[in-house]
Amino acid sequence: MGSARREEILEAALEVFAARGFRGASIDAVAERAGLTRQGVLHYFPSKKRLLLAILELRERLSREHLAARPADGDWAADLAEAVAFEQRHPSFAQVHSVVLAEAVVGQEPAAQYVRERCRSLQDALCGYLTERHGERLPSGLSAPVAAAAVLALIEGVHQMWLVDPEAERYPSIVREAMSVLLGSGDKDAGLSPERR
Amino acid sequence: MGSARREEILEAALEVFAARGFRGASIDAVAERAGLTRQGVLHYFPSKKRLLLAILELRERLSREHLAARPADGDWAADLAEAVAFEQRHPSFAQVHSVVLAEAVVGQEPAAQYVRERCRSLQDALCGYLTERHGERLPSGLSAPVAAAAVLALIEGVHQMWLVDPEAERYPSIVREAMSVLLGSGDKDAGLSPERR
DNA sequence: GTCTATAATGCGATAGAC
DNA sequence: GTCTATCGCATTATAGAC
Repeated sequence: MGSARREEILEAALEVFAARGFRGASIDAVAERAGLTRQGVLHYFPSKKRLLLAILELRERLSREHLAARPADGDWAADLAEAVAFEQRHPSFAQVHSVVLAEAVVGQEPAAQYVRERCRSLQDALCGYLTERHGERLPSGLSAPVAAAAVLALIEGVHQMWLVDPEAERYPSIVREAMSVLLGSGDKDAGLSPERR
Repeated sequence: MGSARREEILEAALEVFAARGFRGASIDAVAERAGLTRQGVLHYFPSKKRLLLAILELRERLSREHLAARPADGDWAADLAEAVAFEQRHPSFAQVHSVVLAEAVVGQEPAAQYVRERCRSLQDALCGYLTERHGERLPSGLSAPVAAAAVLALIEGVHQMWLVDPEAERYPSIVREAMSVLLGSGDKDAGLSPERR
């Protein structure tokens, strides 16, 4: 199950899928990078789809672990900004996310359901958090559902913008500042952090 | 050049590329939809890449024409919201945009340069407009470059969110409201419209 | 202009030896 | 567990007839 070989293959696959997308990536390319043959890869992951799903799980696990390791100072806006910065320090994650999301748009890809559910649950979690904290309407004047959608859209958009045209230092602060405005003044004392990307 | 056949092929290709992405789409599928064979398509467009570029040009042309047809009431925020709504009424455009953008992320696709330049020029145009109108700092407290990037990211993110999880009526108003907050209070009297998507 | 025919490649997956 | 060999399929693109 957790053999070292498996991990090596997963890491190689992360790079390849990030660099070429799901359709563009070939098992051969993954195998070559991992130092074995296509059939060796297929021994661990019975199909290309299963390989992709394993990558998505890995990405989510590592991302969660990273955020869990931060001090829980409750600065929720800063946490989200850090999540964005984290992905920028690990471009493969960001690229896999972006490419998979786009292929989910197309609808018939293996990860379509995964992406859809994730989008829903993130909005729900954030909306619930905002409602609990501020009631129906935030200091900025936006309603909680609108603000939740706007914040997540902002993050997603910044994400892609960065991938297309990287200026590393710029984007995390854009997220932080814009989010602060979207939620409203004096949000820096926000409470517990909700589930996140 | 502007033969009717060519237009038919372009329209068919728009649908197919939108539905399956660049890599996922085959010339055969385009040909079938247009009512001829693969070779017939290749007669008009010498390669798959050229076909994609032609689609991007078509999309941009139609989008511009639509916006130009609106009354220039100067409500710039409403214009941008309308641009989003327009794409939602023409899902193929939105999907082609999304898919091509993702494949541009991968970097080696034919449209990579196109997307990169577009991202830059849109930010510059919007930033310039905001600066001219409000100076370095907007009523919301954001600087012009940050606000420009945030607004465009928001639009891009909403775009994709909608593609993944459509609730048609919701998103245009999210764009309008969030943008209004990002720019600052009383932005409804904005001046001329800059170039847009 | 549009077709048939074909070349040439690349891919995912399976079967079976070691 | 990893390999060789192979099947079967889909794809882009070209050559040339009509």
